[in-house]
Amino acid sequence: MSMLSRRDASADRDDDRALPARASKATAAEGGYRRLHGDIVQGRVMPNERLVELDLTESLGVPRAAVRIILARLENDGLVVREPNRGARVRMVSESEAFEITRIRAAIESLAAEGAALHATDDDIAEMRAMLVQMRELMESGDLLKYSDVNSLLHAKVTATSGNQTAARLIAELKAQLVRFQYRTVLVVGRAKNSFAEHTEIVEAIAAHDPERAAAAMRTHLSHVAETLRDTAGARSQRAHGEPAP
Amino acid sequence: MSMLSRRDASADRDDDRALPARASKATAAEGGYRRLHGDIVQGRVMPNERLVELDLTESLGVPRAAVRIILARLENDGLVVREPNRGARVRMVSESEAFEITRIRAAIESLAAEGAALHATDDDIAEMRAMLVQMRELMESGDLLKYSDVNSLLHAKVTATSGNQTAARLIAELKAQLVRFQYRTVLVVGRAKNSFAEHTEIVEAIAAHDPERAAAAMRTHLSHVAETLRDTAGARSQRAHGEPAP
DNA sequence: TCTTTACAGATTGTTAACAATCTTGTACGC
DNA sequence: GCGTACAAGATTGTTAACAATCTGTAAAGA
Repeated sequence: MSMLSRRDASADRDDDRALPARASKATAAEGGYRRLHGDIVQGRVMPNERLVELDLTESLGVPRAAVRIILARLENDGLVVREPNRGARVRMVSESEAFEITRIRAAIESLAAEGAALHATDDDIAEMRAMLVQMRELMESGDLLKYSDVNSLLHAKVTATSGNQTAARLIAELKAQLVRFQYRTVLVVGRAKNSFAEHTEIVEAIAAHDPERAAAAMRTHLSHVAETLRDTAGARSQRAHGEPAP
Repeated sequence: MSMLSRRDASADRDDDRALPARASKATAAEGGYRRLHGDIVQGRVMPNERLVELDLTESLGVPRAAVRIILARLENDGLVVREPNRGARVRMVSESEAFEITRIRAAIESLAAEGAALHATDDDIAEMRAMLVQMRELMESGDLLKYSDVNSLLHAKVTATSGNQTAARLIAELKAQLVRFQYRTVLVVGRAKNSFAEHTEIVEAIAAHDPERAAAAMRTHLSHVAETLRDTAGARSQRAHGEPAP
């Protein structure tokens, strides 16, 4: 029955922060949408895995009509592919597509950084700096997975501070498609230190209320991420084509 | 019964080019989605107008279950707002939001221009230049509405040429939200001439296969559009607050 | 007169059964 | 042995009826 979350398996921390869903139905369907969204985004269901309506009816605990709505929305989010009369499956995003998406994210997020520099309050800035402190500690203790989590939170904070809701929505939508690659870039040797320096620069530019500088810093940061992504993709496919890993 | 299109009123030119829908169901729901999408985007249903499921069942000629799916997708597209147990209405996008959206569009579309400069074939370039010729003629003959249409087509062509499908999807999604403002910027006196010059520069940069220059040209162009949008918005709301039009 | 409550109509949310389509496995003919 | 035709099962698409919720109106009470 696959690894879909059940009604009763609600011990999962619900990791809501990246949901593109706007204020919406308290109705059965909404909860199911969030759950399945989370299941896909967090990799509990695999790319290309089939999503059979009757199974979802059980695992999500919602009627089939609601399941169909949920699948339609997820298709719209780019997380699911549907073919007429042939059902839905989790969409597989390729490495090259991940690269493209990251570049778009860079463009939007640098706009958000610009907005954040204009609108950040002292509290916002303090919060961001606190995150930087956390990140430094996690980096030094070598816990790169948690580092990456706080990293995500910092980006989310910047986006939220910008006050640009459309940007926030789009960034969340794009990020959701990238989970399969989420940890790959930070885990590259030596990348963490650069990453930390880049984030520091972003926060300092925002703290200085310098929009141009903040945008540039964000652009630089994410273009490095994109490059790392592309390079590791290349390495991977080469290895897959016969060249043994060193 | 409002101005929704009927089954039998199919004489409408269907203006498909901007649809964010991916390859999808030939099923009843898909057709209905496209039609309602078009009705909203082309202003045949007004912002804040209620969308009653039973009415749509009739006007779109699809069963109610399909209507509900359609509304969910449109909510996801940001074209419709739904409240639990209270139904759906066409979303009203504010002037300030339109400004925000245009800036995001600028960011993504300049990325697309960059891609277009890299990937454009001679045929692509010829097609773009042909559009420029058309635009010049329409401008000189003063038909600014048709000018604006070709304008849209040129942008779409650039996006398509970039080969970045995610960018194309997002741009279409954003543009769909802006129809209420579509013609406002070109109609501003003197704006058309600048607009034409800017488009020429974009196309020439692409023809020269110079990605940086193309991106910069697109950025410049759309930031002018955004500014015009913001300025006319200000003028309007001032007028609305009591100052009579000259 | 103003506020509150109760009801009726309208509308959305849910459910279950039915129809259409696709997939898979098997038997048959070549 | 190989490919095609057919039938059974699985799955999606459609339909219609029922239940829950909301809106607006009008009567009852202060």
